[in-house]
Amino acid sequence: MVRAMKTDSPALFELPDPGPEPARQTVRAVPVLVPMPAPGPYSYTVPENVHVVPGSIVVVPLGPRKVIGVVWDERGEGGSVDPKKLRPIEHVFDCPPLADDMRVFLDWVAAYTLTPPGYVARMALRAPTAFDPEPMVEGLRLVKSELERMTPARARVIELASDGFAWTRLGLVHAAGVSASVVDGMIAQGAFETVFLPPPPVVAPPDPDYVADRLEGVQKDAARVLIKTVDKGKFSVSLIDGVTGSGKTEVYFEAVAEALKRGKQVLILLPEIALTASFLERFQDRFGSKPAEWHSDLAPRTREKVWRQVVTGEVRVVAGARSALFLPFAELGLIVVDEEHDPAYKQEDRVFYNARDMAVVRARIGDFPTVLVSATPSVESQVNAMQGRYQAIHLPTRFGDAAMPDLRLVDMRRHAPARGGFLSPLMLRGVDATLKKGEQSLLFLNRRGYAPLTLCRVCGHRFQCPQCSSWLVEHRFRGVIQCHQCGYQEKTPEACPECGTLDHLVACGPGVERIAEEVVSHFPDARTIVLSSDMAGGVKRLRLELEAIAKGEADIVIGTQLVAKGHNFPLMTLVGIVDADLGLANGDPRAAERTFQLLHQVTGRAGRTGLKSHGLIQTYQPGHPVMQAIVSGDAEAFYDREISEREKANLPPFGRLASIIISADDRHSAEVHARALRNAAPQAAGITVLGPAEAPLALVRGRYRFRLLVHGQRTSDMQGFLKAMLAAGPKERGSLHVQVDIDPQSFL
DNA sequence: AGCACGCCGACT
DNA sequence: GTCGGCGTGCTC
Repeated sequence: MVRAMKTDSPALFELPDPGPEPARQTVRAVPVLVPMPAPGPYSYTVPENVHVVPGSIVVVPLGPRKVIGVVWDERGEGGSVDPKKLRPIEHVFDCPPLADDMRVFLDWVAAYTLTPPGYVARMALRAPTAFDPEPMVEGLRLVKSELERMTPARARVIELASDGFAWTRLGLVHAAGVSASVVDGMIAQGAFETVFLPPPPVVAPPDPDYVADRLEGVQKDAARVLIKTVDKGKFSVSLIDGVTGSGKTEVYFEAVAEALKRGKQVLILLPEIALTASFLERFQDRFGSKPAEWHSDLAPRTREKVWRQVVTGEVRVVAGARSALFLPFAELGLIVVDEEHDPAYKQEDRVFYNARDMAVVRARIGDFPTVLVSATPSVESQVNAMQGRYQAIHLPTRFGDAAMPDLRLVDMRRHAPARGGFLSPLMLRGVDATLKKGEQSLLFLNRRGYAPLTLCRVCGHRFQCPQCSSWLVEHRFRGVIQCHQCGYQEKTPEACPECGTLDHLVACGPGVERIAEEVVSHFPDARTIVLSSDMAGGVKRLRLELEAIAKGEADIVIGTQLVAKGHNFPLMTLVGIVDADLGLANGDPRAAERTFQLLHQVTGRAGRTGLKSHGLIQTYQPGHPVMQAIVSGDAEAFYDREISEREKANLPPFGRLASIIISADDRHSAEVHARALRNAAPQAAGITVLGPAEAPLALVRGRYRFRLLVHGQRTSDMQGFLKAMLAAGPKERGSLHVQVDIDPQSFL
């Protein structure tokens, strides 16, 4: 045996002499992740002449059916499966394998969220027939311009097609403005040869230099910092924190341009609702073409094309909702998370994750930069910026002539509304003045329907959901009472189901519909509209209404949460918050933060043009830090205070917050689990269960849910604890879900 | 997650 | 006498 005398790698000394290559008798078996809740991949044999590598997308038999799986990485111990059980891989798709980074990422997410890896992998494969190449498109190339019967229509076609390029049949028909039969006739006479063209791209490639250098001042400085960061091409997280209207989007577009110039693909994550036509247009204004879109209601064909072209690298920029994070990019080099504080980034079924956090993880694994963007960053991100883990980029002022609205608190104890009403005289006066100026008012109340609770004045019966424990919300426009947790609904009864008394049902508290009623009674001649997600006519109607409002076709808009996002109403000069306290008392450790973010966003809807604008905020707690921060505009003070409070109470991001979600058909079974887990928790050191007062057992879409607040220094400890606790809990398959909801940057 | 197997109630 | 409910268990 010859020993190496000199080597860079000490490990070489330890390698035994391999000897002559042994004849490969054993059939090769590889691990394959399959879409089921197994703790790891299954093994399959690889038939002769079949080539697979880790990441290959395959079809394998699983029990009686065929499923799509991904060849995974060879594991250390090697599963001890009976070799007789092994079945062969059935088919390998003609598709680039999932990149190493992607596999590491999927494994990481599975471990972090305590989800079976097969489920996580399935999220990356959500494009059923995209795994084989798109079929070639049939094209026509002109080979003979002399035809026996020449007509003006034929001449036009020939003129176009004699450019030497191949045309699609329909393309030629449209461009020449002739009927299809003209082209068909020419085909029959042998004017064209058929050629096969690569399928057209879903979007034209973006041009990073399409428009350059429109930025000025602070924006330009911020863009310069970002460009430098992207140019380094290394992992980093930047947090752009800029008020509404400060040009954040234009600034991060420069980072996108830089990544494109470096030959990288870019992912822009947006909360689903912010993926609007206006965003796509802004992108097009900067890059000359639209980004590819990715969200839940893409047409299946488009979805497949986008998936395929992302994996082949043909699509360079994707703007997508949270699920876009699991697209298998070929060469991803930048992720932007816009509205990074938005709770819509949390997925709370099947795989529980926060796309903002997972974006940071994906960037870490792929070693490329991430940019988080928000006017009101999450406390987690703010802390990371303060501690220097994130690069902070601050855009303090509005761009151009847009001024911040003049905000004022309305102390409801002193300016009480009329009996039976919810709008203070000050608010009504504000609306009146705005009406007289011919400008628009927005009244915001984050509660759908007419009234959140209905009761019988005679016997005190309260309408409760028969499926869960929450109150039924009256929707007077639709004539139903509905559960906002599970969707249960019935016709609004006229008589009390308990005592049978007619006409003695009384609505308690306001919803947007009730506010509309009050507004109409005060301003019968104003054009009033209610906007809420349950609006008749769906998303299409909603979009039309939003456009109409922007054009000034309404005087008073009464809306829920959805008016807070994205849309610009140039004539909106009064924003009234009907109940600023709503949501402060619900026991969510993030209640104050959420309220601050929401109020900031809603009041930011006003005054985006040069018009002088106002905000009136109705509250019973004018001294509350959130109210103070909103009126003073001093966000920094709010964050400072919130951060120190959180630190004291060991709340996120200082404590480690986890939700355990328990689902069972019957309430009793769920309660048994809940109790068992709650009792088990305090036995381990450093674990606190938030009591019912702070985080009550709640029913969310038929699932019992409660939260554990886990105090610990290292996430891995917490992970281990949760795993052990789940294993020790009462066995009931598939009924427990764990959402680990912590700041991943703290342990990268 | 699917899907089959298996064991008890109301039907052509 | 069968069709069909969903409880239990397995899938390399």
